[in-house]
Amino acid sequence: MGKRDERPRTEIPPGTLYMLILKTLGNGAMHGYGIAQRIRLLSREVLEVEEGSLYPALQRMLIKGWVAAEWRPSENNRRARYYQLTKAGRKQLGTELSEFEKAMDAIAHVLESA
Amino acid sequence: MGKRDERPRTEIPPGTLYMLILKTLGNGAMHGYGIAQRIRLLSREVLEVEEGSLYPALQRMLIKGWVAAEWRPSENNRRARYYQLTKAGRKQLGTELSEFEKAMDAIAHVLESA
DNA sequence: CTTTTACCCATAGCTAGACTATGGAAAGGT
DNA sequence: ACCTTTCCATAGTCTAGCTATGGGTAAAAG
Repeated sequence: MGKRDERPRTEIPPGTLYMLILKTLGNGAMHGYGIAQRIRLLSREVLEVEEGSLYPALQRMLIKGWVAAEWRPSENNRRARYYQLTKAGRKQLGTELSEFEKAMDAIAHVLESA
Repeated sequence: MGKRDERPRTEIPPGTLYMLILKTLGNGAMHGYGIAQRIRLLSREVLEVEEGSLYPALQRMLIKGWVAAEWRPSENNRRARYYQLTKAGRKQLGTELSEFEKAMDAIAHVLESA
């Protein structure tokens, strides 16, 4: 019964998960688990994408038509569902990136106002 | 019956509103309306804090003890409720700022992975 | 060989928080 | 007389992240 994972985590900033997933899939098709790992790796263990956030997000993205899915075995011989960007997904990525940048710029201006 | 405000707006990124309010109040007590105006001004009209977001947020911040409120007339002779940071609020601001920076750093690493 | 660990998927239910819509009141201009 | 601006606040909706839970398969450890 133990406290495991006592390390202080940083959660995914709300509203950025789609962007992170889309960006990650920009390099080629991946399965869900791999997406989470890659985000964790690239963020140097700072961003932890919980499975309970990831899979529902992927479902929504399927419905929105941003990604397409296909079952096929992973490198390790396990069943895995590979997701890849659709054309709409690629466009959405662009939109999210520019809105994110714009918003961060604006926030920076507020925060810099000593 | 008119469309007004047809200008494309950028909404407040979820999770950043407390930080923006706390930061704004760091310069001294202000009333709600003034907070919204200041954020709008500093962000060069990019961030629009809706009243339906602002006042509920201020209520929550009162409950959390991050701000204290006091009624007194505004510069324009109107009744206004002035909010100011408490000690806890100042501490919270520090926490939010460092977590924000950490998260943005991490996101940047993911986005830079061409 | 049995147990554990890592891999891999997914849903249900909770909750925070930002939005729209709506309501009010009081000051000042035209 | 009206309208705009200033100022406050709540109700109700909805997105989307979380925890908790459940399952299945391959490989490594004991």
